[in-house]
Amino acid sequence: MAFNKREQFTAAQQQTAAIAKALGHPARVAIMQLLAQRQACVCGELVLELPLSQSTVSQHLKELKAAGLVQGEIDGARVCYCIDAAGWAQARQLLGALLAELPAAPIGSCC
Amino acid sequence: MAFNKREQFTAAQQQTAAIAKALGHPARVAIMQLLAQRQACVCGELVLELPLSQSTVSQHLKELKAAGLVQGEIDGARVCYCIDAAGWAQARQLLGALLAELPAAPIGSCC
DNA sequence: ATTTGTTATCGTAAATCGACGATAAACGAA
DNA sequence: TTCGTTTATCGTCGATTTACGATAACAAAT
Repeated sequence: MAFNKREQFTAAQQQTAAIAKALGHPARVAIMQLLAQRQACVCGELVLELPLSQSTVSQHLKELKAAGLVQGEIDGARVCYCIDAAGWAQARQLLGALLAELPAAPIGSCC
Repeated sequence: MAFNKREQFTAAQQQTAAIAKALGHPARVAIMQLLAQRQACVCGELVLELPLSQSTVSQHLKELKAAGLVQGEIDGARVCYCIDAAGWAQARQLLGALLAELPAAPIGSCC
């Protein structure tokens, strides 16, 4: 963006958007699901499960880590990733709050 | 992206990611909240509430509309936006499913 | 010490995003 | 018709994203 106007929004809005952005790619959704199902944990396993190259997967993991959703522990030569409990708890709270704010049923009849 | 590999993922993963991506900007989170609170509905009102230019707001609305989250009805010279009930219902379902898939508590002790 | 296997990072390229001003389009009112 | 208001679109710019191969970094094994 030319100028970053993000600071004009509330912290909650920025945090919610950051979480949503981190989940805004199918590969990252898939990674989170794989980690939750525990069908994969080590980076190399994730690479096998995903139709992406190793470097690309590594980048997606980096983004998820930056968003606080994922955590990596070095296990010898490999790295074992798992969902970051605290970060995901906050993500749940933020997304849950958004779902609560925007109910399923239409509210009125402005339109 | 150089090559689009999105079609390698499941439809649900792609849809979830698309919803998340649409919500992946503070302005769009704010717009959804404003529409839900019904403090704004007409495009011009949203512009007044947001620290962005009219054209930028219009683009964000376009993205939300493309994601099926928002709906615009022409009301004379102005356009009245509201949350798309069906689209948002699906978004709720997809995000809810993701939250259900990834529980709050850590599942095991891989890491 | 060398090799092998695993992961992160670098460099690169194309595509998309986010923002804006300017302009077009569409409507209501005068 | 003309004017003012409202919204969408166009064109543009720089920043970011997504992807990949190549390479570096590092641990374990030979």
